Order: sequence, then C-alpha cells, then structure tokens
Amino acid sequence: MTLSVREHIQDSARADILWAAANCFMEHGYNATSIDDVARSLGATKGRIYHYYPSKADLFADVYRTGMDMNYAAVEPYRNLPLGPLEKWTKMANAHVNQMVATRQFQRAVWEGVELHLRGATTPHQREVLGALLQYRTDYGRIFREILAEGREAGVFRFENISIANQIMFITLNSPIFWYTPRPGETEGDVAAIVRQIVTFALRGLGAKED
Amino acid sequence: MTLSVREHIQDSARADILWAAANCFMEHGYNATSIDDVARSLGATKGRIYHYYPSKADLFADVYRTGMDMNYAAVEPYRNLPLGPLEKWTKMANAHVNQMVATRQFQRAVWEGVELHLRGATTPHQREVLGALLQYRTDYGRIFREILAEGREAGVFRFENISIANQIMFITLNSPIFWYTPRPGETEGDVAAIVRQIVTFALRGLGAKED
DNA sequence: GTCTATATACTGATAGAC
DNA sequence: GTCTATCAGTATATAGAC
Repeated sequence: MTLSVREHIQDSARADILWAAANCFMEHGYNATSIDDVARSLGATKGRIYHYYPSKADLFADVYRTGMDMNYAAVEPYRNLPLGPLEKWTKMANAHVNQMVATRQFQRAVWEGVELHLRGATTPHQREVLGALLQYRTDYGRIFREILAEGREAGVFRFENISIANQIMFITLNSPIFWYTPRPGETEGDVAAIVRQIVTFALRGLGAKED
Repeated sequence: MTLSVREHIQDSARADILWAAANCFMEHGYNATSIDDVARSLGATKGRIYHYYPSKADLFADVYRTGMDMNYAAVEPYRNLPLGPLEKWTKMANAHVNQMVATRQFQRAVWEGVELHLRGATTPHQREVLGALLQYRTDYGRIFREILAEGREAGVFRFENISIANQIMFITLNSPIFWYTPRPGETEGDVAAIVRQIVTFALRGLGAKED
C-alpha cells in the first residue's frame, strides 16, 4: 500500500521516537528510562512523544513488536527452503544471530518485555499487550523448535528435553545482546567471526556431529 | 569465630530481610521493587529495614555479595583437585549450575547487579560498591576461564576466542535463572536431569569430544 | 505538532514516638 | 528494634498555549 506525503512524515516522526526509545531502553532498561529521557535524547520534550504514543507502556510495546518483526523478516527467506534440518537450522541461526547484533536496541526490549510479562505487569491493558507480544515471540520460537524436533528424529541433533534444548539454544544465540558492543574500527569480518563462534557453540551444544 | 546470642538474633533478623529482599528483587527487579514491598513481604514496615541497611542500594549489594559468596563456596571443593581440565570443568560446572537453581533469588540479583553497573549506576557510592562486586564476579569467572585455557591447550576444548567462549559458556550455565521454576512434586532426579542437560550442552558447545 | 505548565502518585530516606 | 508520620524528589500523564 502507498502512503501519502503526510503519512510518510508522520511515520518518520514516529520512527525517530521509536529508535530513540529503543536506545534508551537498551541503555537503562524500561523502569529506569523516563519519558523525559527519551524526549531529551531527541532534543525535544515529552509533549512530542505523547502526541504519537498514548503511554510509556505502548511506546515500549512498539519497540518490542518492531524487534520481533525484524526477527521474522530475518529468518523468513530460509523458512520454506527445501533443506535438511541441519542446513536449515544453520542458515536460520546465522540470520537470527546477525539480527541480534545488528538491532541490539530492539532485541534487548524483546528480552525485557518477556521478563516484564513473566514478572506480572501492573495494569490489565499492559498485561494484555505484553501477553499478545509474548505469543508472537513464542510462535517465533516454535519455528526453531520444529526444526529441532525434525533434526532429532533425523539423528542430527541429540538432547533429552526439547523445551530445555530450545531455551538453552535461544539464550546462547541471543547472548550477544548482553555482551557485544561494536568497537571502533571493527570490520564486517570481525563481526562475522563472532557470529560464527556463537552459532558453532549452539550447533555443538545441540549435539550435532561435525566435520 | 563464635557469636553471642545477641549477635545471632541480629544476624537472623538481618538474614530475614536479606532473603525477603532477594525474593522481591527476583520477582520484580531492582527498580520495580520498593523498600515498602520488601517490608510488606515481611509483614513489617520500612523502619525495620532501615535499621539494618542504610539504603536500598546497600541492601541490594548485600544480596548480590551473598550470591557470589554462595558460588565461590559451591566450586571451592573442586578448585584445587588434581584433575585434568575436562574432569575439573565438569565437576565445577555441575556445582555452579546446581547453585544457580538452588539459589535463584540471589543469582538473579548477581545478574542484575552486573547489568546495573554496566548501565552506569547513579551515585558515586553506588558505582563504587557495584564496581567492587563486579570485580568479585570477574575473579570468579577467571577461575573457569583458566580451565578453558588449559583445556584448549590440552586439546580437549575447541573454540576461537576465549573471552567469547567464556561469555557464552556462562550464559548457558546461568540460563536456568531465567526459565527454571520449581514445580510441585518435582523430584531431586528431575532437577538433576535438567542440570545434566545444561552441563552437557555447554560441554559440547565448548568443543569437547565425547564418549 | 510541539512546548510549558501542572495535577497526581509513588518512592527513598529521615525524625521521632513507643 | 520497630512503627508512624512526613519531606523531598521524581515520574507518568494531562491541559492548554502557541
């Protein structure tokens, strides 16, 4: 669908807020980030933010949702390829980890959003929104889980409990959101090496036989 | 050293607060937990807490420190055993993961304490305290790191970058603090199976050759 | 569409009664 | 040693000027 010029401007104004919020939430977390902080990082005041978002919770939810959209988009090209589980898993895991390092701000919000829901968000509306997003995230996890099941059946993966295997696998693949920060002068090859090491660790962890 | 009856009572009063705080911090995180929350969970008011702890930050730091003390205590029996790196790593990793599930409340605070420091705690005193604890936690990590180095040299572990390997390994071993919750009727064997699966995943992830 | 008040609520911390 | 009362600071969210 096409957007009018006015809608484009609106969208870019919203996008500015979204990215600023994502960065603030990454740096200080949901609770420690005030709407004033987000506004200040834009060189604005909170009137601007409340014009586009009805509440802090809704702003956060939009960051969360955008992060998940990015994840789906990253793995989509490989989902329905006619490949064996090992090869498909490797391609998707690679795309997933690359997405983790490329869009850390949003992925941190995804992580924290899951936490906030588990910990029981306060208002009913907040719980409803976070619950829907958690479902969105669970569905994404299920894509990998099915490949794990296939892989185990085919004898390429080895693990006891598939739910636990999926949990550990995701924490491994998501881990750079906690310890990776881009360094000045870092090359694409440097990042690729980090991603490769993570994927290899997870692949071996899942009991895949190598070489 | 021996304690007088009075000191024992003091200690147990402090310990009650410590455990209540650990549970609150686990359930809602540092920022979302108020001193009133901790007091309420004790059936008391905040006067009681401020009698033992000068500030919320200090209370949190005590939970953090206790968690790290527990970790050191768990791996201490194996640290200086005359074993090869693979066997020593396995024993220590097992002790570590068991500690993660047994003292989740405190381990969550350790995790969040590291985050809070990285994100830049506000007051100078707070940064100082968290900085010292981060060093304590880094030293603990170094114990495992040295075994990884030994193991790689001996050819039992395979990985590119040792810092990254250590990061991923710890996130894997720590992961149950995020997804494990004890179920009613759960046996010791059930827990042992979970711990085993985590340790196995990490062991394989580190490139250890098996069987 | 963005800013400047301002209402309202909550939290960390202190002072003083008991 | 614990409680009640209270202060000061800060946060979300709203109302209305421009």
